[in-house]
Amino acid sequence: MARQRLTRGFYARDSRDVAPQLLGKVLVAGPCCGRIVEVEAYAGGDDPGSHAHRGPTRRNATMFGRPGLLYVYFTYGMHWCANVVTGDEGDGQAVLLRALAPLAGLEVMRARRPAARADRQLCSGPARLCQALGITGADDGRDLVRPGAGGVWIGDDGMPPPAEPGWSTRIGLSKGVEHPWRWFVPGDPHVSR
DNA sequence: ACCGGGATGTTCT
DNA sequence: GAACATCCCGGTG
Repeated sequence: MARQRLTRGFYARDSRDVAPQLLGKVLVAGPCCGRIVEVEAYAGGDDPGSHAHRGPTRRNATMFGRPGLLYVYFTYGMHWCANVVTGDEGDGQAVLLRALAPLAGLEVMRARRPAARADRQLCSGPARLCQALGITGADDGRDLVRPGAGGVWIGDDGMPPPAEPGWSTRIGLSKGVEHPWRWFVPGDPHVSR
């Protein structure tokens, strides 16, 4: 089946609805792509674990934009992480992409991630997948629905999301830890941790 | 296998 | 000055 780009309507819902539906979809970045196997939902201002919790700032401005935008942020002094904006403009909702199963461009990924000792570690973490796919702050604010040249986008190749996705609380947070808003493909070896 | 610590810099209190 | 949606490496068992 041909790969079809997701439309804005796909993203224009609550992040906790969109997140599990993204499992099985394909993230494309130039010559590299991978199947999404792990995600986390970040809700709007009422979610204390979300960057949106304290309202718009220069850093999180993209989060409050249109659904279907790519929100990329810098953390721990060296890592980039990629999210998809969901909901309505102004909500500040997003889904963090946490792990991919690499599908194409493996040679490029290996060159970008010399620390990966096995292919299963190429994209098994939010910062790892950005490194492997070459996603940086320069990609913040990209429109995944209507990408420009050198496109980053998300497609559907017919793989359905798991009927019963695995779930847990979110990883690495100090606030909002109680919400079970992480989803993953059960048994997939590329899921982080 | 598990555990501890260092890297590194932007953002916000 | 502290926190941070992380990762990697080197120790020990």
